[in-house]
Amino acid sequence: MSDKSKTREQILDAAMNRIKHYGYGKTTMSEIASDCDMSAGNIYRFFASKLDIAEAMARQFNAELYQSYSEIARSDAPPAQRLRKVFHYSLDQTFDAIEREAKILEVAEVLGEERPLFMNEGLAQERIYLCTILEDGVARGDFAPIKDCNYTAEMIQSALMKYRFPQLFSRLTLPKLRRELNGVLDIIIAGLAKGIEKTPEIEH
Amino acid sequence: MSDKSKTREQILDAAMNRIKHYGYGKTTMSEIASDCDMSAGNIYRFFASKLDIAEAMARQFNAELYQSYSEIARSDAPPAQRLRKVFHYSLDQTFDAIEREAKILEVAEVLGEERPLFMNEGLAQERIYLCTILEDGVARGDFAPIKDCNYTAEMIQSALMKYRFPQLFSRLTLPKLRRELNGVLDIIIAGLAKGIEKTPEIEH
DNA sequence: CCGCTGAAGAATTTATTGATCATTCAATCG
DNA sequence: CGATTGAATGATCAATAAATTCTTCAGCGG
Repeated sequence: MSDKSKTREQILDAAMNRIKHYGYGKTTMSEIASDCDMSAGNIYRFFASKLDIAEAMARQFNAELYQSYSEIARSDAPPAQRLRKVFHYSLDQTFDAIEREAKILEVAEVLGEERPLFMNEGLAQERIYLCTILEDGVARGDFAPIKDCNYTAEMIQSALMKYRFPQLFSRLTLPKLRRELNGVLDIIIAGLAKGIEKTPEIEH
Repeated sequence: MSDKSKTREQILDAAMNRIKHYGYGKTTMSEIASDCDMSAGNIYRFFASKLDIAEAMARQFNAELYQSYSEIARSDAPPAQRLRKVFHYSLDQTFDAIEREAKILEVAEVLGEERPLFMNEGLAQERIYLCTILEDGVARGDFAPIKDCNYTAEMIQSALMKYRFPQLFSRLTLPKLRRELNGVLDIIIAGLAKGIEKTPEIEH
């Protein structure tokens, strides 16, 4: 069984090298296969489809992000600062990755289109770390009490969506994105400190 | 000269009817022209290009929005509520317009791609109304003092970007969008009440 | 048997060609 | 002489055919 996962890794590795360089669309299953000295058909014993290879790529990228999120969330810095660090780290890592290998953006686009549930999964995972920070902030008295941490985390994610795949939503430079992200975080953190009053939706 | 602007309006009107129904790409200059009983070439005496027709369409749509923004901004409702109304109104109007005439989304896409400066112009205009509300909020004591209203308005716009052309950024239903918008606004308004402390960017 | 191949089929992509389109401008009209 | 046309032009688009590509699976080989 370790043999099987070794091969899987090899395929994923070969695929990543090609996709990062040539893009998802321009990388074929037989190219990946021949890089691994096997037939294209054989790949399907390890991945159900080409899309699943892209998903595995993203999963690996996310795993590294989550590792850092976890460390940031556990640190003893002030909660507000941890919140900042999580989102700045995400922005920097994603921006740099796409800057270095522009074709990664294509993977994000394809997955956003074809695997929306996978994207949601990532957001849900991120929220776990955000909740840790939020709850800790409440415990320390930095933030006012929060009724539903997961809901609040969701709203924070919504407000910061623009900075998730920055090159997908704007053409701003990294410094400008960082400036904006910081400004929006200023508002959010002030709001958390004050305490959020849920307002019923206005009619019109 | 009134003759000239009458013709311009006629062209714009014909173009809007066709574009709303068939989309920007599927509407040709000669179709618009023949709707107005003139040659395609003649349109160019009134519009510099096809893109300028799309821009004029959007300008008209925006003008109606701004009219409402202005009324909302001037009203004597609590500033927080006025802020909510502006963004909910924008969301509802834009969502409905695209729901009714799906092809309007294409116009937004084309303009976003080809006329980014026009989009910025619209944001700048919107900020004027936001600043009115913010300043009034500060004067009334509902919001803490704000150093740079335009900057704060810019950050609020950034946080609410997702709700500007909702169908462009997600596939959420209107109720879900409204729920999210309201939640993000809750945070922003709490932040404004508390007072925003500008934090220097974190290093990494 | 298990793991793998390579041929086969369905779907997609590319290449190529012809048609259409946006735009310009010299010629015409009123 | 200003307003308008319609032909000319280069760019973009549509259509089709050819080639690739993803995916499956019957069968081979260890």
